[in-house]
Amino acid sequence: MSIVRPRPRLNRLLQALPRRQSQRMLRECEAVELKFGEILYQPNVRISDVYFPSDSFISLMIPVDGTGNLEVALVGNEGMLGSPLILGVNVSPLRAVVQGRGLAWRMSAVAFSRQLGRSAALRRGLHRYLQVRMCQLARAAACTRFHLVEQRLARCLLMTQDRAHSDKFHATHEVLAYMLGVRRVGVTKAANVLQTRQLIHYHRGEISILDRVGMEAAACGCYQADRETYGALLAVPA
Amino acid sequence: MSIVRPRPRLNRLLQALPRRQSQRMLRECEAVELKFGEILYQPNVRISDVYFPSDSFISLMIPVDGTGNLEVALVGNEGMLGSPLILGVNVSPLRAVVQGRGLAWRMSAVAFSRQLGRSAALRRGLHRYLQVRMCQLARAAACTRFHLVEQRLARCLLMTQDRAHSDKFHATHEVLAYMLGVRRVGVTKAANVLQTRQLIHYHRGEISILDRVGMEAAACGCYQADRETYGALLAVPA
DNA sequence: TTGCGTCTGTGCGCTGACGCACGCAACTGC
DNA sequence: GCAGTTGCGTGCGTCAGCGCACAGACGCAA
Repeated sequence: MSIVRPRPRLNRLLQALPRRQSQRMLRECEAVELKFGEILYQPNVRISDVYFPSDSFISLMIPVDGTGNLEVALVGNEGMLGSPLILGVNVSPLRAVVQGRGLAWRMSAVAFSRQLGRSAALRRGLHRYLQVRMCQLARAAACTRFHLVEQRLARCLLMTQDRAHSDKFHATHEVLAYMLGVRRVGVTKAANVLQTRQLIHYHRGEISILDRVGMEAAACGCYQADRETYGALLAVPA
Repeated sequence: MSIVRPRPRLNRLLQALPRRQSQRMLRECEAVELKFGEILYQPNVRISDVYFPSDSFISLMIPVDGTGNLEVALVGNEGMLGSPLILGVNVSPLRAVVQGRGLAWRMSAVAFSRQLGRSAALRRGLHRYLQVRMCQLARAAACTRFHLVEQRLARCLLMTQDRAHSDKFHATHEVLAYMLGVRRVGVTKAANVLQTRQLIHYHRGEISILDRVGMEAAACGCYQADRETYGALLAVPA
Protein backbone atom coordinates (compact mmCIF):
# COMPACT_ATOMS: atom_id res chain seq x y z
CA MET A 1 0.00 0.00 0.00
CA SER A 2 1.33 3.34 -0.99
CA ILE A 3 0.42 6.62 0.61
CA VAL A 4 0.63 9.33 -1.98
CA ARG A 5 0.50 12.65 -0.20
CA PRO A 6 -1.28 15.51 -1.93
CA ARG A 7 1.02 17.12 -4.45
CA PRO A 8 1.86 20.64 -3.41
CA ARG A 9 0.91 23.43 -5.72
CA LEU A 10 3.21 25.96 -4.17
CA ASN A 11 6.74 26.42 -3.00
CA ARG A 12 7.46 26.71 0.69
CA LEU A 13 9.84 29.63 0.34
CA LEU A 14 7.13 31.58 -1.44
CA GLN A 15 4.49 30.39 0.99
CA ALA A 16 6.48 31.69 3.93
CA LEU A 17 6.37 35.24 2.57
CA PRO A 18 3.80 37.77 3.69
CA ARG A 19 0.68 37.25 1.61
CA ARG A 20 1.11 40.35 -0.51
CA GLN A 21 4.73 39.70 -1.35
CA SER A 22 3.97 36.08 -2.10
CA GLN A 23 1.32 37.16 -4.59
CA ARG A 24 3.61 39.74 -6.12
CA MET A 25 6.16 37.01 -6.70
CA LEU A 26 3.68 34.63 -8.26
CA ARG A 27 2.51 37.32 -10.60
CA GLU A 28 6.05 37.46 -12.00
CA CYS A 29 6.28 33.69 -12.31
CA GLU A 30 5.06 31.29 -14.90
CA ALA A 31 4.37 27.63 -14.18
CA VAL A 32 6.58 25.25 -16.12
CA GLU A 33 6.61 21.48 -16.34
CA LEU A 34 10.17 20.21 -15.88
CA LYS A 35 11.16 16.98 -17.60
CA PHE A 36 13.41 14.32 -16.11
CA GLY A 37 17.02 14.89 -17.11
CA GLU A 38 16.48 18.46 -18.20
CA ILE A 39 19.49 20.64 -17.46
CA LEU A 40 18.57 24.01 -16.02
CA TYR A 41 22.02 25.41 -15.24
CA GLN A 42 25.47 24.68 -16.53
CA PRO A 43 28.58 25.63 -14.54
CA ASN A 44 29.74 29.17 -15.24
CA VAL A 45 26.91 29.89 -17.59
CA ARG A 46 24.81 32.94 -16.93
CA ILE A 47 21.62 32.36 -14.97
CA SER A 48 18.66 33.65 -16.94
CA ASP A 49 15.84 32.34 -14.74
CA VAL A 50 15.30 31.24 -11.19
CA TYR A 51 13.04 28.33 -10.27
CA PHE A 52 10.82 27.61 -7.31
CA PRO A 53 9.98 23.88 -7.55
CA SER A 54 6.63 22.69 -6.31
CA ASP A 55 6.47 18.96 -6.99
CA SER A 56 9.55 18.72 -9.18
CA PHE A 57 13.00 18.38 -7.71
CA ILE A 58 16.43 19.15 -9.03
CA SER A 59 19.87 17.99 -8.07
CA LEU A 60 22.84 20.33 -7.99
CA MET A 61 26.04 18.68 -9.12
CA ILE A 62 29.60 19.86 -9.00
CA PRO A 63 31.86 18.66 -11.81
CA VAL A 64 35.09 16.98 -10.69
CA ASP A 65 38.25 16.94 -12.78
CA GLY A 66 36.25 17.31 -15.94
CA THR A 67 34.95 13.76 -15.71
CA GLY A 68 33.23 12.89 -12.42
CA ASN A 69 30.26 14.47 -10.72
CA LEU A 70 28.91 14.74 -7.24
CA GLU A 71 25.54 15.85 -6.03
CA VAL A 72 25.90 18.51 -3.36
CA ALA A 73 22.27 19.47 -2.93
CA LEU A 74 18.79 18.31 -3.83
CA VAL A 75 16.27 21.09 -4.24
CA GLY A 76 12.55 20.55 -4.01
CA ASN A 77 9.64 22.69 -2.92
CA GLU A 78 11.53 23.62 0.24
CA GLY A 79 14.05 25.62 -1.76
CA MET A 80 14.91 27.42 -4.95
CA LEU A 81 17.35 27.41 -7.83
CA GLY A 82 19.37 30.47 -8.60
CA SER A 83 20.77 31.23 -5.16
CA PRO A 84 23.82 33.08 -6.54
CA LEU A 85 21.48 35.87 -7.63
CA ILE A 86 20.58 36.45 -4.01
CA LEU A 87 24.23 37.34 -3.50
CA GLY A 88 24.47 39.51 -6.56
CA VAL A 89 26.26 36.94 -8.72
CA ASN A 90 24.68 35.82 -11.97
CA VAL A 91 26.52 32.59 -12.71
CA SER A 92 26.15 29.25 -10.98
CA PRO A 93 29.21 27.08 -10.28
CA LEU A 94 26.97 24.02 -10.29
CA ARG A 95 25.04 21.99 -12.82
CA ALA A 96 21.33 21.68 -12.16
CA VAL A 97 19.67 18.50 -13.41
CA VAL A 98 16.01 17.66 -13.01
CA GLN A 99 15.69 14.45 -11.04
CA GLY A 100 11.97 14.42 -10.51
CA ARG A 101 9.70 15.75 -13.20
CA GLY A 102 6.91 18.05 -12.21
CA LEU A 103 5.89 21.62 -11.75
CA ALA A 104 8.06 24.60 -10.90
CA TRP A 105 7.53 28.34 -10.87
CA ARG A 106 9.93 30.12 -13.16
CA MET A 107 10.86 33.77 -12.92
CA SER A 108 13.32 35.79 -14.95
CA ALA A 109 16.57 36.72 -13.24
CA VAL A 110 15.83 40.38 -13.89
CA ALA A 111 12.41 40.26 -12.27
CA PHE A 112 13.80 38.28 -9.38
CA SER A 113 16.55 40.79 -8.69
CA ARG A 114 14.03 43.61 -8.87
CA GLN A 115 11.77 41.95 -6.33
CA LEU A 116 14.74 41.25 -4.15
CA GLY A 117 15.63 44.92 -4.13
CA ARG A 118 12.12 45.89 -3.14
CA SER A 119 11.17 43.46 -0.42
CA ALA A 120 13.01 43.17 2.87
CA ALA A 121 10.85 40.18 3.79
CA LEU A 122 11.95 38.38 0.64
CA ARG A 123 15.59 39.09 1.39
CA ARG A 124 15.20 37.89 4.94
CA GLY A 125 13.62 34.62 3.91
CA LEU A 126 16.06 33.86 1.15
CA HIS A 127 19.04 34.80 3.27
CA ARG A 128 17.98 32.27 5.83
CA TYR A 129 17.55 29.71 3.11
CA LEU A 130 21.07 30.43 1.94
CA GLN A 131 22.40 29.81 5.41
CA VAL A 132 20.60 26.46 5.45
CA ARG A 133 22.25 25.58 2.16
CA MET A 134 25.68 26.49 3.48
CA CYS A 135 25.19 24.21 6.47
CA GLN A 136 24.02 21.43 4.22
CA LEU A 137 26.97 21.88 1.89
CA ALA A 138 29.38 21.60 4.79
CA ARG A 139 27.60 18.52 5.99
CA ALA A 140 27.65 17.00 2.51
CA ALA A 141 31.42 17.29 2.55
CA ALA A 142 31.67 15.40 5.82
CA CYS A 143 29.05 12.86 4.79
CA THR A 144 30.69 11.89 1.52
CA ARG A 145 33.97 11.59 3.36
CA PHE A 146 32.97 9.41 6.29
CA HIS A 147 29.76 7.54 5.68
CA LEU A 148 29.27 4.22 3.97
CA VAL A 149 27.49 3.91 0.65
CA GLU A 150 24.60 2.10 2.28
CA GLN A 151 23.97 4.92 4.74
CA ARG A 152 24.38 7.55 2.09
CA LEU A 153 22.00 5.73 -0.21
CA ALA A 154 19.37 5.52 2.51
CA ARG A 155 19.77 9.23 3.13
CA CYS A 156 19.53 10.00 -0.56
CA LEU A 157 16.34 7.97 -0.92
CA LEU A 158 14.75 9.67 2.06
CA MET A 159 15.60 13.08 0.68
CA THR A 160 14.12 12.07 -2.64
CA GLN A 161 10.98 10.75 -1.00
CA ASP A 162 10.51 14.05 0.81
CA ARG A 163 10.84 16.06 -2.36
CA ALA A 164 8.76 13.72 -4.47
CA HIS A 165 5.96 13.93 -1.87
CA SER A 166 5.36 10.23 -2.42
CA ASP A 167 6.85 7.01 -1.14
CA LYS A 168 7.14 5.82 -4.72
CA PHE A 169 9.39 7.43 -7.27
CA HIS A 170 11.62 6.64 -10.21
CA ALA A 171 15.39 6.30 -9.85
CA THR A 172 17.62 3.63 -11.35
CA HIS A 173 20.78 2.43 -9.65
CA GLU A 174 22.67 4.14 -12.43
CA VAL A 175 21.23 7.54 -11.57
CA LEU A 176 21.65 7.05 -7.85
CA ALA A 177 25.28 6.08 -8.37
CA TYR A 178 25.78 9.22 -10.39
CA MET A 179 24.36 11.35 -7.59
CA LEU A 180 26.32 9.66 -4.84
CA GLY A 181 29.56 9.64 -6.80
CA VAL A 182 30.00 5.87 -6.57
CA ARG A 183 29.84 2.89 -8.94
CA ARG A 184 26.53 1.58 -10.13
CA VAL A 185 27.45 -1.77 -8.61
CA GLY A 186 27.98 -0.10 -5.25
CA VAL A 187 24.40 1.11 -5.31
CA THR A 188 23.12 -2.31 -6.41
CA LYS A 189 24.78 -3.93 -3.41
CA ALA A 190 23.59 -1.36 -0.92
CA ALA A 191 20.07 -1.31 -2.36
CA ASN A 192 20.00 -5.07 -2.15
CA VAL A 193 20.74 -4.96 1.55
CA LEU A 194 18.02 -2.37 2.15
CA GLN A 195 15.55 -4.46 0.17
CA THR A 196 16.45 -7.65 2.00
CA ARG A 197 15.83 -5.81 5.24
CA GLN A 198 12.34 -4.94 3.94
CA LEU A 199 13.08 -1.23 4.10
CA ILE A 200 12.54 -0.59 0.41
CA HIS A 201 11.30 -2.34 -2.67
CA TYR A 202 12.48 -1.66 -6.18
CA HIS A 203 11.94 -3.01 -9.62
CA ARG A 204 13.40 -1.64 -12.79
CA GLY A 205 13.81 1.87 -11.52
CA GLU A 206 10.58 2.10 -9.53
CA ILE A 207 11.47 2.51 -5.88
CA SER A 208 9.09 2.29 -2.92
CA ILE A 209 10.00 3.19 0.61
CA LEU A 210 8.38 0.47 2.72
CA ASP A 211 9.66 1.33 6.18
CA ARG A 212 10.31 4.98 6.72
CA VAL A 213 11.39 4.60 10.34
CA GLY A 214 13.74 1.77 9.47
CA MET A 215 15.21 3.85 6.68
CA GLU A 216 15.89 6.76 8.96
CA ALA A 217 17.76 4.37 11.22
CA ALA A 218 19.69 2.98 8.26
CA ALA A 219 20.66 6.44 7.04
CA CYS A 220 23.47 8.44 8.58
CA GLY A 221 22.63 11.21 11.02
CA CYS A 222 23.13 13.75 8.25
CA TYR A 223 19.54 13.28 7.11
CA GLN A 224 18.09 14.29 10.44
CA ALA A 225 20.72 16.97 10.88
CA ASP A 226 19.76 18.57 7.57
CA ARG A 227 16.11 18.57 8.52
CA GLU A 228 16.83 20.11 11.87
CA THR A 229 18.91 22.82 10.27
CA TYR A 230 16.05 23.64 7.95
CA GLY A 231 13.53 23.55 10.76
CA ALA A 232 15.59 25.77 13.00
CA LEU A 233 16.13 28.48 10.41
CA LEU A 234 13.06 28.29 8.24
CA ALA A 235 10.29 27.02 10.43
CA VAL A 236 7.09 28.38 8.97
CA PRO A 237 4.91 29.78 11.74
CA ALA A 238 1.51 28.16 11.38
CA MET B 1 66.52 30.09 1.74
CA SER B 2 63.12 31.24 2.81
CA ILE B 3 61.22 34.15 1.37
CA VAL B 4 59.11 35.69 4.07
CA ARG B 5 56.65 38.03 2.44
CA PRO B 6 55.70 41.18 4.30
CA ARG B 7 53.04 40.39 6.84
CA PRO B 8 49.84 42.14 5.94
CA ARG B 9 48.40 44.58 8.40
CA LEU B 10 44.96 44.58 6.93
CA ASN B 11 42.26 42.30 5.70
CA ARG B 12 41.49 42.11 2.01
CA LEU B 13 37.73 42.24 2.44
CA LEU B 14 38.08 45.49 4.36
CA GLN B 15 40.66 46.79 1.93
CA ALA B 16 38.33 46.27 -0.99
CA LEU B 17 35.75 48.62 0.52
CA PRO B 18 35.50 52.27 -0.43
CA ARG B 19 37.99 54.18 1.67
CA ARG B 20 35.43 55.80 3.93
CA GLN B 21 33.55 52.61 4.65
CA SER B 22 36.79 50.78 5.26
CA GLN B 23 37.77 53.35 7.87
CA ARG B 24 34.36 53.27 9.45
CA MET B 25 34.74 49.52 9.86
CA LEU B 26 38.19 49.77 11.37
CA ARG B 27 36.99 52.32 13.87
CA GLU B 28 34.58 49.70 15.20
CA CYS B 29 37.27 47.02 15.33
CA GLU B 30 39.93 46.24 17.83
CA ALA B 31 43.12 44.39 16.97
CA VAL B 32 43.49 41.07 18.77
CA GLU B 33 46.30 38.55 18.81
CA LEU B 34 44.92 35.08 18.23
CA LYS B 35 46.73 32.12 19.77
CA PHE B 36 47.20 28.75 18.14
CA GLY B 37 44.43 26.36 19.08
CA GLU B 38 42.12 29.07 20.33
CA ILE B 39 38.48 28.26 19.64
CA LEU B 40 36.52 31.24 18.36
CA TYR B 41 33.18 29.61 17.56
CA GLN B 42 31.48 26.48 18.77
CA PRO B 43 28.69 24.85 16.76
CA ASN B 44 25.26 26.27 17.59
CA VAL B 45 26.64 28.78 20.03
CA ARG B 46 25.72 32.38 19.53
CA ILE B 47 28.21 34.49 17.62
CA SER B 48 29.23 37.48 19.70
CA ASP B 49 32.03 38.83 17.50
CA VAL B 50 33.15 38.68 13.92
CA TYR B 51 36.81 38.49 12.92
CA PHE B 52 38.75 39.82 9.97
CA PRO B 53 42.10 37.99 10.06
CA SER B 54 45.20 39.78 8.84
CA ASP B 55 48.10 37.42 9.38
CA SER B 56 46.30 34.85 11.48
CA PHE B 57 44.26 32.08 9.91
CA ILE B 58 41.45 29.97 11.21
CA SER B 59 40.03 26.67 10.13
CA LEU B 60 36.32 25.97 10.09
CA MET B 61 35.47 22.44 11.09
CA ILE B 62 32.24 20.54 10.93
CA PRO B 63 31.69 17.93 13.65
CA VAL B 64 30.80 14.45 12.41
CA ASP B 65 28.79 11.95 14.43
CA GLY B 66 29.91 13.56 17.65
CA THR B 67 33.43 12.22 17.28
CA GLY B 68 35.16 13.08 14.01
CA ASN B 69 35.88 16.43 12.42
CA LEU B 70 36.51 17.77 8.98
CA GLU B 71 37.87 21.09 7.89
CA VAL B 72 35.57 22.67 5.34
CA ALA B 73 37.25 26.05 5.02
CA LEU B 74 40.43 27.87 5.93
CA VAL B 75 40.00 31.58 6.52
CA GLY B 76 42.87 34.03 6.34
CA ASN B 77 43.15 37.68 5.41
CA GLU B 78 41.15 37.00 2.25
CA GLY B 79 38.03 36.33 4.28
CA MET B 80 36.16 36.73 7.52
CA LEU B 81 34.62 34.77 10.36
CA GLY B 82 31.00 35.22 11.21
CA SER B 83 29.43 34.82 7.80
CA PRO B 84 26.06 33.69 9.18
CA LEU B 85 25.53 37.23 10.45
CA ILE B 86 25.62 38.44 6.86
CA LEU B 87 22.53 36.31 6.32
CA GLY B 88 20.81 37.41 9.49
CA VAL B 89 21.61 34.29 11.49
CA ASN B 90 23.54 34.58 14.71
CA VAL B 91 24.78 31.06 15.27
CA SER B 92 27.49 29.21 13.39
CA PRO B 93 27.09 25.53 12.56
CA LEU B 94 30.87 25.20 12.48
CA ARG B 95 33.71 25.20 14.95
CA ALA B 96 36.38 27.82 14.34
CA VAL B 97 39.89 26.90 15.48
CA VAL B 98 42.93 29.14 15.14
CA GLN B 99 45.52 27.33 13.02
CA GLY B 100 47.96 30.15 12.54
CA ARG B 101 48.51 32.61 15.35
CA GLY B 102 48.62 36.27 14.53
CA LEU B 103 46.58 39.40 14.26
CA ALA B 104 42.91 39.76 13.49
CA TRP B 105 40.43 42.62 13.63
CA ARG B 106 37.56 41.88 15.94
CA MET B 107 34.19 43.59 15.86
CA SER B 108 31.10 42.98 17.92
CA ALA B 109 28.24 41.22 16.19
CA VAL B 110 25.99 44.15 17.01
CA ALA B 111 28.28 46.72 15.46
CA PHE B 112 28.80 44.50 12.45
CA SER B 113 25.10 44.10 11.82
CA ARG B 114 24.64 47.85 12.18
CA GLN B 115 27.33 48.59 9.61
CA LEU B 116 25.85 45.97 7.33
CA GLY B 117 22.52 47.72 7.48
CA ARG B 118 24.07 51.04 6.58
CA SER B 119 26.48 50.29 3.79
CA ALA B 120 25.41 48.86 0.47
CA ALA B 121 29.07 48.54 -0.56
CA LEU B 122 29.75 46.40 2.48
CA ARG B 123 26.82 44.16 1.70
CA ARG B 124 27.90 43.83 -1.89
CA GLY B 125 31.43 42.82 -0.99
CA LEU B 126 30.44 40.37 1.70
CA HIS B 127 27.72 38.83 -0.43
CA ARG B 128 30.27 38.08 -3.09
CA TYR B 129 32.55 36.60 -0.48
CA LEU B 130 29.70 34.36 0.65
CA GLN B 131 29.22 33.12 -2.86
CA VAL B 132 32.92 32.27 -3.01
CA ARG B 133 32.56 30.32 0.19
CA MET B 134 29.59 28.40 -1.15
CA CYS B 135 31.56 27.38 -4.22
CA GLN B 136 34.48 26.34 -2.07
CA LEU B 137 32.23 24.31 0.21
CA ALA B 138 30.80 22.44 -2.74
CA ARG B 139 34.28 21.81 -4.04
CA ALA B 140 35.44 20.62 -0.64
CA ALA B 141 32.75 17.97 -0.73
CA ALA B 142 33.94 16.68 -4.08
CA CYS B 143 37.60 16.93 -3.11
CA THR B 144 37.32 14.91 0.08
CA ARG B 145 35.35 12.33 -1.84
CA PHE B 146 37.57 11.78 -4.84
CA HIS B 147 41.11 12.93 -4.24
CA LEU B 148 43.96 11.05 -2.63
CA VAL B 149 45.43 12.03 0.69
CA GLU B 150 48.67 13.07 -0.95
CA GLN B 151 46.92 15.52 -3.28
CA ARG B 152 44.72 16.82 -0.54
CA LEU B 153 47.70 17.31 1.74
CA ALA B 154 49.53 19.28 -0.94
CA ARG B 155 46.47 21.44 -1.42
CA CYS B 156 46.13 21.98 2.30
CA LEU B 157 49.77 23.02 2.64
CA LEU B 158 49.48 25.46 -0.24
CA MET B 159 46.38 27.02 1.26
CA THR B 160 48.17 27.32 4.57
CA GLN B 161 51.19 28.88 2.94
CA ASP B 162 49.00 31.48 1.27
CA ARG B 163 47.33 32.43 4.51
CA ALA B 164 50.51 32.37 6.57
CA HIS B 165 52.15 34.72 4.06
CA SER B 166 55.33 32.72 4.46
CA ASP B 167 56.73 29.53 3.01
CA LYS B 168 57.52 28.39 6.53
CA PHE B 169 54.85 27.64 9.09
CA HIS B 170 54.02 25.32 11.94
CA ALA B 171 51.80 22.27 11.51
CA THR B 172 52.34 18.80 12.87
CA HIS B 173 51.16 15.68 11.07
CA GLU B 174 48.67 15.27 13.87
CA VAL B 175 47.05 18.63 13.18
CA LEU B 176 47.07 18.15 9.42
CA ALA B 177 45.42 14.75 9.84
CA TYR B 178 42.76 16.36 11.97
CA MET B 179 42.06 18.95 9.29
CA LEU B 180 41.99 16.46 6.43
CA GLY B 181 39.90 13.96 8.34
CA VAL B 182 42.44 11.14 7.94
CA ARG B 183 44.82 9.20 10.19
CA ARG B 184 48.01 10.78 11.41
CA VAL B 185 49.88 7.94 9.71
CA GLY B 186 48.23 8.78 6.43
CA VAL B 187 49.69 12.26 6.60
CA THR B 188 53.11 10.92 7.58
CA LYS B 189 53.18 8.74 4.49
CA ALA B 190 51.99 11.43 2.13
CA ALA B 191 54.31 14.04 3.64
CA ASN B 192 57.17 11.63 3.27
CA VAL B 193 56.53 11.30 -0.43
CA LEU B 194 56.38 15.07 -0.88
CA GLN B 195 59.61 15.48 1.07
CA THR B 196 61.39 12.77 -0.90
CA ARG B 197 60.35 14.59 -4.06
CA GLN B 198 62.01 17.74 -2.66
CA LEU B 199 58.73 19.63 -2.68
CA ILE B 200 58.68 20.31 1.03
CA HIS B 201 60.86 19.95 4.07
CA TYR B 202 59.63 19.36 7.59
CA HIS B 203 61.07 18.73 11.00
CA ARG B 204 59.13 18.45 14.19
CA GLY B 205 56.21 20.50 13.03
CA GLU B 206 58.13 23.15 11.12
CA ILE B 207 57.16 22.90 7.48
CA SER B 208 58.84 24.65 4.54
CA ILE B 209 57.50 24.72 1.04
CA LEU B 210 60.57 24.24 -1.16
CA ASP B 211 59.03 23.98 -4.60
CA ARG B 212 55.84 25.90 -5.00
CA VAL B 213 55.33 24.98 -8.65
CA GLY B 214 55.93 21.33 -7.94
CA MET B 215 53.47 21.48 -5.10
CA GLU B 216 50.79 22.98 -7.28
CA ALA B 217 51.31 20.09 -9.66
CA ALA B 218 51.14 17.60 -6.79
CA ALA B 219 47.91 19.10 -5.46
CA CYS B 220 44.54 18.38 -6.97
CA GLY B 221 42.96 20.93 -9.26
CA CYS B 222 40.77 22.11 -6.42
CA TYR B 223 43.50 24.44 -5.24
CA GLN B 224 43.63 26.36 -8.49
CA ALA B 225 39.87 26.17 -8.87
CA ASP B 226 39.38 27.80 -5.46
CA ARG B 227 41.77 30.59 -6.35
CA GLU B 228 40.06 31.21 -9.64
CA THR B 229 36.68 31.36 -7.97
CA TYR B 230 37.99 33.94 -5.56
CA GLY B 231 39.67 35.90 -8.30
CA ALA B 232 36.60 35.92 -10.50
CA LEU B 233 34.25 37.18 -7.80
CA LEU B 234 36.46 39.28 -5.57
CA ALA B 235 39.17 40.65 -7.80
CA VAL B 236 40.28 43.87 -6.18
CA PRO B 237 40.57 46.58 -8.82
CA ALA B 238 44.00 48.13 -8.44
C1' DT C 1 7.88 -14.35 -31.44
C1' DT C 2 11.80 -12.43 -31.86
C1' DG C 3 14.97 -9.03 -30.94
C1' DC C 4 17.01 -5.33 -28.60
C1' DG C 5 17.71 -2.05 -25.00
C1' DT C 6 17.39 -1.30 -20.11
C1' DC C 7 17.93 -2.64 -15.44
C1' DT C 8 19.95 -5.52 -12.04
C1' DG C 9 23.06 -9.24 -10.03
C1' DT C 10 27.66 -11.56 -9.42
C1' DG C 11 32.56 -12.57 -9.52
C1' DC C 12 37.55 -11.34 -9.15
C1' DG C 13 41.67 -8.99 -8.28
C1' DC C 14 43.35 -4.56 -6.69
C1' DT C 15 44.31 -0.58 -3.77
C1' DG C 16 43.91 3.36 -0.69
C1' DA C 17 42.85 4.04 3.73
C1' DC C 18 41.84 2.22 8.40
C1' DG C 19 42.87 0.57 13.30
C1' DC C 20 46.22 -0.86 16.28
C1' DA C 21 50.62 -1.01 18.14
C1' DC C 22 55.40 -0.42 18.77
C1' DG C 23 59.94 2.00 18.19
C1' DC C 24 62.79 5.83 17.97
C1' DA C 25 64.49 10.47 17.92
C1' DA C 26 64.32 15.20 19.37
C1' DC C 27 63.21 18.62 22.42
C1' DT C 28 61.76 20.44 27.37
C1' DG C 29 61.91 20.89 32.17
C1' DC C 30 63.62 19.68 36.49
C1' DG D 1 71.93 14.45 33.14
C1' DC D 2 67.70 12.19 33.42
C1' DA D 3 62.74 11.72 32.73
C1' DG D 4 58.85 12.83 30.33
C1' DT D 5 56.55 14.73 26.38
C1' DT D 6 56.09 15.48 21.60
C1' DG D 7 56.71 14.37 16.71
C1' DC D 8 57.62 11.06 13.29
C1' DG D 9 58.39 6.26 11.06
C1' DT D 10 57.04 1.37 10.35
C1' DG D 11 54.70 -2.93 10.23
C1' DC D 12 50.50 -5.90 9.83
C1' DG D 13 45.98 -7.43 9.05
C1' DT D 14 41.41 -5.72 7.52
C1' DC D 15 38.02 -3.65 4.64
C1' DA D 16 35.15 -0.62 1.67
C1' DG D 17 35.07 0.69 -2.66
C1' DC D 18 37.10 0.45 -7.46
C1' DG D 19 37.58 -1.25 -12.37
C1' DC D 20 36.43 -4.64 -15.40
C1' DA D 21 33.65 -8.12 -17.22
C1' DC D 22 29.85 -11.02 -17.95
C1' DA D 23 25.16 -12.90 -17.27
C1' DG D 24 20.40 -13.05 -16.34
C1' DA D 25 15.84 -10.73 -16.24
C1' DC D 26 12.40 -7.82 -17.71
C1' DG D 27 9.79 -4.91 -21.09
C1' DC D 28 8.79 -2.77 -25.25
C1' DA D 29 8.30 -2.72 -30.20
C1' DA D 30 8.51 -4.55 -34.65
